[in-house]
Amino acid sequence: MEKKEAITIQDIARKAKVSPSTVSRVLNDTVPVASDKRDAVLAAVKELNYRPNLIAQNLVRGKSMVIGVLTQDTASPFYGQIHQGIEQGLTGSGYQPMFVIGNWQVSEELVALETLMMRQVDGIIILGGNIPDERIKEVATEIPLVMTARWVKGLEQQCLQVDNVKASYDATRHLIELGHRHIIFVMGLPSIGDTLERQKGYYQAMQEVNLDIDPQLLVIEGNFTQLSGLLAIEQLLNRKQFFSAIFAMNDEMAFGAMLALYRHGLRVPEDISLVGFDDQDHTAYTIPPLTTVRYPMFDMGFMAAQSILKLIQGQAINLPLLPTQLIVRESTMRYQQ
Amino acid sequence: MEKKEAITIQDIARKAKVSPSTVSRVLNDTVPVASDKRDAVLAAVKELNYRPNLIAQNLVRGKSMVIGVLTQDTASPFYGQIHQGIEQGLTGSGYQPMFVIGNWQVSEELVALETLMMRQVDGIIILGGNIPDERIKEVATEIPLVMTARWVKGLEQQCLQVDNVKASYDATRHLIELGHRHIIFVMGLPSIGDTLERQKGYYQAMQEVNLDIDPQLLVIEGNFTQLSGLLAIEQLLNRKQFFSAIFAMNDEMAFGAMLALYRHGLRVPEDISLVGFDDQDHTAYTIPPLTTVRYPMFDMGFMAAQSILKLIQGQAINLPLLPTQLIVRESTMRYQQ
DNA sequence: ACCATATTTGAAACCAATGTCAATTTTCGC
DNA sequence: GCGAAAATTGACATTGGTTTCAAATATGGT
Repeated sequence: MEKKEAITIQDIARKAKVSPSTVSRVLNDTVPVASDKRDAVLAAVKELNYRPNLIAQNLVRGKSMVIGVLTQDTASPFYGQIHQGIEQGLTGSGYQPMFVIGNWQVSEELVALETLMMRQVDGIIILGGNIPDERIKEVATEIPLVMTARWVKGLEQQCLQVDNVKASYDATRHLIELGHRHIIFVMGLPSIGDTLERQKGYYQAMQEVNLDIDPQLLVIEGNFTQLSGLLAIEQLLNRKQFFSAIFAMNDEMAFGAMLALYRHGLRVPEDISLVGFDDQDHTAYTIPPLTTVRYPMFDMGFMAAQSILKLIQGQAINLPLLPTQLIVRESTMRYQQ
Repeated sequence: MEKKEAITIQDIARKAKVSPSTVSRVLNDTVPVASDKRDAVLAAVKELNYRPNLIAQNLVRGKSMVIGVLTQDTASPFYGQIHQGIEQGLTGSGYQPMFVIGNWQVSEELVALETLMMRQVDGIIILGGNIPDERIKEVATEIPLVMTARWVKGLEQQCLQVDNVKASYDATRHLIELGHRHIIFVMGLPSIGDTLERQKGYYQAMQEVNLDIDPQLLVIEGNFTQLSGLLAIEQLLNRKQFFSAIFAMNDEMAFGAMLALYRHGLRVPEDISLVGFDDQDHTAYTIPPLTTVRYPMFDMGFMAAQSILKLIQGQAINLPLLPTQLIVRESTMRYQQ
């Protein structure tokens, strides 16, 4: 609270009767220093409780030791897991993440990104968002950059991806194998990258078996929130659409769907089978526990972090397609009748 | 990726044929500058795509424009909401939050805190954690600091709090008014600040009516995870303990409890009433929707942010006791015989 | 016009560190 | 014990900005 004068390397030098250069040398252990002076410096450091000023260090070294993370939402468990992965992927490296938030608004994302650049971050990780591809490409020429949950043509090497089509195909296929034919797909906003790919996987699986049903009729749109899932199913039920299973594009919408079914006296899975997507923390504890697709959020963050570090060190990176996995729990069962 | 030479204020000065001082002046608008030179500077800035180096700026100004946030967990929705609040409370101020993670480990928390200090953050917000009070007090003498979800004697002015006792009393009281007398309290780790207070509120309410029942027998311990809630109830059920209601200290444990009850064929609320704590995003979408206590996570973050800004500006702060609210949904009902 | 005052401008110091370079000291071979 | 090579050390420039101070220029009153 008080404005105590910060102690600098000068103070240490004076106290230890050496030059600032020498202090720097013992602190960074760059060049051997006579042990008596070394001890004097260390003693002075301890006594004055000296703490190097990273800002000055960063200025002279030309690095900030910060990795900027342009994200969209800190409160969602989905992004939270990615953040966790990033954080862990960075521990021990000396780099700190700095999270800036875009809220899915291009304008906000642009200023957030600009903030990172001004702070001279040493690398940038972009998570989703709506910022124009062009801008990303520009930035990528200036600074190491990787992104996840997003795909930019021309920067394929720097996009960390999941095989959404296959993941979605697998989930749909699971329902088909249980005998379901009228499977509702609750999609998300088409502007978000993953949506179209997951829709594609759904169509693929459906078209393999449902030659006489038009799957287009079974697709309804939500905006990723629980409420939108609930509303979508309500609407379906009200117009007496027939279906025996639901595949929601994320867990939240599946939760909403679950509540809508409950409100209408429909049981999961006896009456309707339900599959989610993401495998959020909570899915194992819904009633009944939800069958879903495990999306490797933590791993994505972790790998993004490790990759950016490699890029900074000038190493080449080779981003794998991260695997998803269908987790069968208790919200799906064989179609009855 | 490439190491393009960054352009500095010198480059602008040269291009605009003025001195660096003048460039600084037009950029910061501190002193009027003749309009022709001004235009020349602005033109050069635009043409060279100049971006001020915040590190240099911070060094000379002696501020980092960063608020350090020592938190414990980025992935939990509970902390996520607080982070969101902090982020929003800081927007427009020019300050950025920097989150560092302690994982509830004192050693990690200490280094995380040290990192913040070395980075010369202008203020610190501490969220929970196990760092010794003494250390917090030391830091508080050096730098503006506020904390939430934590209480340090001697720094009461800087602790943003919720009336846990009352919140917990209210929740218990709600069950009592519904006729319940054997109410299980699922507590969290006693090392975490809130735990004891909430336990106190529970006892208070219980002792008002249950003069013949020893509420101590009804308290079981969890560690805040869903699994621990599940296990606790399993155990209870296995030893045939009688109860008609459960009050869990956080929503996660309530979710776990819910599943345990479901596994044993017990219905909520017909057989057992259940109350959670926090009002996480998800609680409105459990089956049935969960009665819980709304904990103002976002507001806490927001207010913490605003307060730290005030402290930095040398203003006094007066932290209110934030209100909680019982949200009655569908997991509680009148005790049936 | 002329001088006093006000405004604009640039040179130079400064922020807190690092690292180059040259001077000084130490080590070591003979 | 002496000279050359090696090791240690300090002075100083540097990083990219801001700000003080004084010089240069512009303004205004008479």
